Amino acid sequence: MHAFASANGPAAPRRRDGPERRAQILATAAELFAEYGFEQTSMREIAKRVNMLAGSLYHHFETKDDLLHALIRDPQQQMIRENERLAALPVDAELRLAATVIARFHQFSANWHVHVLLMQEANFYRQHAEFSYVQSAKNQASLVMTRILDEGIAAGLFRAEIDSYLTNATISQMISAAAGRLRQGAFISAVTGREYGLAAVLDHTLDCALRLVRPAARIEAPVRRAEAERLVGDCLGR
Amino acid sequence: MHAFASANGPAAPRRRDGPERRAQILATAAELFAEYGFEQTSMREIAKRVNMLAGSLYHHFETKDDLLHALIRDPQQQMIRENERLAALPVDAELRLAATVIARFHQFSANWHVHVLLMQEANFYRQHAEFSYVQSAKNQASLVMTRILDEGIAAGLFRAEIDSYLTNATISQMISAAAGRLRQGAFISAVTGREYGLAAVLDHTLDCALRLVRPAARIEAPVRRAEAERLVGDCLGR
DNA sequence: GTCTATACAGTGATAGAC
DNA sequence: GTCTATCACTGTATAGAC
Repeated sequence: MHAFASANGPAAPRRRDGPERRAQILATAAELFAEYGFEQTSMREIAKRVNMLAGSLYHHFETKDDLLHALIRDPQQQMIRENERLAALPVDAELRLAATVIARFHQFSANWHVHVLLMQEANFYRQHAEFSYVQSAKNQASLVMTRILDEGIAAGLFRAEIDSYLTNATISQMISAAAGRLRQGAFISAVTGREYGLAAVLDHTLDCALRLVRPAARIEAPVRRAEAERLVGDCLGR
Repeated sequence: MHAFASANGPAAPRRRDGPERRAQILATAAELFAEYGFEQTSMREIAKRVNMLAGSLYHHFETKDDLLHALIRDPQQQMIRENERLAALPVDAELRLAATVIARFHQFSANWHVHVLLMQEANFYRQHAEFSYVQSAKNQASLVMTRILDEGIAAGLFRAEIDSYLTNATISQMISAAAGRLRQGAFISAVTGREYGLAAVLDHTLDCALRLVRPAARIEAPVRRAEAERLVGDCLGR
């Protein structure tokens, strides 16, 4: 009944050690935070899901806020860097805009919970100075996209009348909202019951974004999605 | 020093009575809920702002949830009814779509805090069965707008290729987001510092909405905002 | 690295005096 | 209609045994 491990070599660990435990806690926390909100999720609940007691979490993270920082800080920074790399590509503004939209969806589907957390806890970040970097990063992302829009206008690719700031706000919102609706990787109409996958939603979002910026003459031009996809893949190395 | 009120007639009330007190509590609660979130706002905090103690609130409202119900239930119902009235007007679908967008902004600016509450506490409503009517009402609103879109497509006013459900989701989100950014009745760009008033944001949103649905041939047609405004004014009696 | 036990502040809600 | 006082509970976080 009781099989013993061989005497040499490390014994099977009764309590999981090191970084993998930390990662497990982070993943669980991300899930709960995204589902119930940061402040509505208790340390006790997180602990229960990873089979430990609340007090033990404090061996891995100093405070609850720390846990949140650890979840969002790096992914958001990486997102900004990727956006900047795409914005600097030597292709026309429309292709860079398309690549940005696509990249955002990739980032989202690769790290679903964290990105939900970034958008839906905006109130919390605004009220806690230690999280002000979240808003700074969002402003930075706005700046990058605003510049793409302005360059597109200057090049005659986008309508001259658009207000790049309002348009950026609208498009960014559109992306976040569309991605946010993809809760379990799909999005089910509450009215018709029909289901929309990531590809369909991305397609629709991309189409909408271009429709907002294109001049009448180019409104029905092809979307060049495949080219933009390839650009994203090459530039971000995937 | 001590002036007495005349013996007849009601004495000056030392503690404010009746419905006005209730209204004051509701207004204060709406403000705090919108600013800090429903669950992050304590009954003690609400009480402090209206100069009473937490226990006394329970003379006016049975529970904290009750307070929230009292805030959102009627305004949301009214919003739906207004949307339905507008959708039934005997004018073309595009004008009805424009009127819907405009009405939504009116509703929002007339009752700022409540509408913020309706959009930003979606997680909470989803998790508490007693608030399921919030989602039902949103679905109802979706249905109304989806029908406008479908009728516009059938009439050849809108593009035949649009998916009315996804497009409705996008436009609704656009309206909510735009209105939500108008926190203090205006919206200040974090990048350029430039300020946008309600009129400018409404203008932009309306333009975007029409741009998403119009076929290429009518993409630059005039927006008929004045006509839509008048329609809203007449239909909703303002 | 995890557990036990606990400190301490804050929560929604109630009972009864005034 | 409001206040005082309090209950039962949950929250984050800590100290020290194992």
